[in-house]
Amino acid sequence: MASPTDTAAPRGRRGRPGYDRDRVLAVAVALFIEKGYDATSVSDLAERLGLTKSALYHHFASKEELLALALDEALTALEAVLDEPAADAGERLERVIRGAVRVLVDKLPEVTLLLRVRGNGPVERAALERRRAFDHRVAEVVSRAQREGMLRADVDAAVATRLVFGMVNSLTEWYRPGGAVGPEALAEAVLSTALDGLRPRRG
Amino acid sequence: MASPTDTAAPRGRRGRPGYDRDRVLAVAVALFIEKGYDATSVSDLAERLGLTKSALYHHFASKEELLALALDEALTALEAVLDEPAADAGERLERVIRGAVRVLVDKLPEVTLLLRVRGNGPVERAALERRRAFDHRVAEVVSRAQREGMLRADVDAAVATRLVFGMVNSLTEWYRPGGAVGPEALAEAVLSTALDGLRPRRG
DNA sequence: GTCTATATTGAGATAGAC
DNA sequence: GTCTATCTCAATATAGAC
Repeated sequence: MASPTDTAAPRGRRGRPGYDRDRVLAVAVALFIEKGYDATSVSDLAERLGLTKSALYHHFASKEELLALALDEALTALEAVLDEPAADAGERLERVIRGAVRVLVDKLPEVTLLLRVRGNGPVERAALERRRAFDHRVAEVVSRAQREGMLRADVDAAVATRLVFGMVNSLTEWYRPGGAVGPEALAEAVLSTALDGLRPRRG
Repeated sequence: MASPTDTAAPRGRRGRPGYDRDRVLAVAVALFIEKGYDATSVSDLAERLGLTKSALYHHFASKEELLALALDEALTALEAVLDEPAADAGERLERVIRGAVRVLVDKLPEVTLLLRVRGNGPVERAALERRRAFDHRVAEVVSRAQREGMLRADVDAAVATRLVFGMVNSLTEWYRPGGAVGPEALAEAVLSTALDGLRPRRG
């Protein structure tokens, strides 16, 4: 998040010194999401930045490098969520769901990109592998919560995991910062829907 | 679904008469899903079919035509779900959710493709437009169910719609025919999770 | 840090023989 | 219905001047 990689150029100082890696990356990720990674050419990106392709290749070795940086940011943030401690599996599950929503909101472009990766090329395959490991750890949390009685036993834990995280991940399709629904309300709606459902309670 | 377009070639008769449009289309859609539409070249498709590119262009005018046919099939099936009659908004919502799951299972490849469309080119834009109309009609159903008291009033109807259909649509990411979970159990799990949630009931 | 070239590869698509 | 051969264009990436 904070530091880019190493050669961060001064930004905003006197006039317009050109782009640095961070700014280029941010615009690149936005474009990748708009058109899809494969459909976005380096020319498209250069055009949006008001640069030439060659100027871009001064900042990055390849189009894939841009993708790799974005995916790594998303994955690192998600993995951190699983490292937060919790008292029991129930609390842990709640924290994981809240955490995933928070990361999704904080790093919406990067997470969106991650969720669209299909496994073309080494960068995408490595990201898929990391994501699979993450999903597996999440499924473990759900499974434990179920054994502790926090979750209904009549729905398969693996299915429940996928349904809940299907819900969470689908937020990338419509959540936009500054929209009607804020991050906290979002997490509440997701948790509340996942745990209690949409039917009105009788009691 | 049944009839392709018009010039359906005899299939399976004596020896190997080559491909017809349906068979080519099915393989194309599978490949589009594997690699992504943009990342799939006509050469890739020809190779998988054991044909040359030219042979393919005998069956189809363009790569986009293959995409258009697949998307139309998915959209037509989904739209039909909304035309089924129901007694009240509550029953209607349940039927829409079950119907969407059924279509997703029946036409998994085509629906998967539809959900990945980003709006590049006229074919994708037209499909997105149709999908938006579908989503809008679904939101209407949810909204009515809420007004009838079938759904909690403390979760925004638009948000609830998106969460539930985010859950449904995410099935394309993991549901596979012949897997551990069948179509009926799937629809039940979705409905049950969406309406009652995952927390165990007290009563 | 950005530019004008340009190298090179692969894309979608077509012509016309068999 | 399939093939070989080819057209045309756009893609990623590089060289080297300013």
